[in-house]
Amino acid sequence: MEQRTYNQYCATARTLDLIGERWTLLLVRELLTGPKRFRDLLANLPGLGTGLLAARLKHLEGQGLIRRTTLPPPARTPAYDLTEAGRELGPTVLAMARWGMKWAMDNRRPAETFRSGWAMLGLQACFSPDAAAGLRAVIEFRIDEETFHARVHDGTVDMVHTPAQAPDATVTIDGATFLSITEGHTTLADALSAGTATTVGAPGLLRKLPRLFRQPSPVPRNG
Amino acid sequence: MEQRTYNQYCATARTLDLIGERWTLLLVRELLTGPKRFRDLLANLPGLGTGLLAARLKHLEGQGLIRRTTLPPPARTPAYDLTEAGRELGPTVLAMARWGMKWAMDNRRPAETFRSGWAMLGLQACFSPDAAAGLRAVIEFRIDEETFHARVHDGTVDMVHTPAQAPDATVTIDGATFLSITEGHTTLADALSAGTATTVGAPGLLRKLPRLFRQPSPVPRNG
DNA sequence: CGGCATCCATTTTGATACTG
DNA sequence: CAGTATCAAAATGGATGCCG
Repeated sequence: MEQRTYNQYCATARTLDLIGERWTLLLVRELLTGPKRFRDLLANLPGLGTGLLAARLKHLEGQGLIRRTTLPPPARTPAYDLTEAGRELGPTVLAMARWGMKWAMDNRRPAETFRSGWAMLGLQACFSPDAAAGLRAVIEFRIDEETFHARVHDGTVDMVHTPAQAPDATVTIDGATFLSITEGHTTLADALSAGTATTVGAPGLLRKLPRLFRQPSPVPRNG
Repeated sequence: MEQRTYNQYCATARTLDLIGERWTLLLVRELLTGPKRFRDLLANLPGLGTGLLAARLKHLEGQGLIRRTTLPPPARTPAYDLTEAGRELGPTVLAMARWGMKWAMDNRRPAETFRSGWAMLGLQACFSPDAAAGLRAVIEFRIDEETFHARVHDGTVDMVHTPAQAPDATVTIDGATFLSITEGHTTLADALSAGTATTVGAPGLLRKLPRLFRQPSPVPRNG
């Protein structure tokens, strides 16, 4: 059961030895927005079985990329969280997300699942540091039952899968509309007019949103 | 024979559907410094068989990430090159390289192979745009039989596996010394004193080198 | 709920032999 | 040299069943 390795003294190959197996980087993606429980991971990774998930978690824990924790009260239930090393895989995952948004996001296929969290990470991936220079704000997003918040500070952004304590603005959208926006079939502005989305908070901040998160126009491959 | 997919409407998952299979990203790594022939790819990817290499190349070509070309005269031999979409995977590979340099490059294991090209890509990964602001220069590196050159311009760098036409500086190192520098056992300065490395060209530019490519101090995982 | 263990069908891989 | 063809070993996935 010795683990497979590329046996290359190369930073990229060494990294792939650790996170290159199937499902591993998607597991990291799930944890980038905060600790998750076993069953939530399972629910967001359709096709992954309990056995393989347990194996991957154990491997990543052994390599020091994740850590078993207990959720704070009142939950008090076991969960998995990224270590500092694991969290620093964020730039790698976001680089992939940026590439994918540009080159791989053609029309959604019917069999494909969708989770709002994935799109929130996509939002983080198209964050524009320039447009956020000097800005400090917390923006909450509510999509159906899921609540996220983005912390913008010093030209960077964090995306967390929890409610904010004191958001400067809150965006509320129903799931179907959010998917439609993600697919590019409609826009936030249209959804606001139609009443399927609502915003609360500083108007100046809300007006900046489209510039803070500037979606790239997809380029078809095979050209 | 339909290809395996995560079936997620998510930019990261879609990207992994395309480049997440074993060897694929290392193949991209090889091509990032310029077109390569079948046998050279094979030689730099020990453990990969001809069949799998052919399959990967075909898949990537079908997905529009690489392209079959013919090397310019006098070579005139078939080779593989990245398309624009493929080349834009550079940031993803370099993000992994940066992570690996910090978190995964402990002592070289005896079984591990080493290629100077991998370390040259590592050099590119720790390029500092700030230190290169306003600088425009071409630096050639000669390690044993291999010649690379870095083109620095507008705070960016390109690394190419060919000689430069008119380098502003040239660094010549023998392979063993270069490996030793990569491992951190010695430094370029020491190698210059010892005579195992030599430099030619603008002294001002050569003095800037350590700042242009600033290696991160590795942090042990499992802490 | 949060896992681990087991069995089995299917894919993927790695290594080698072979061909134009 | 640039691949194809072939086959054995390993990884994956899906289903279950078990235990604390």
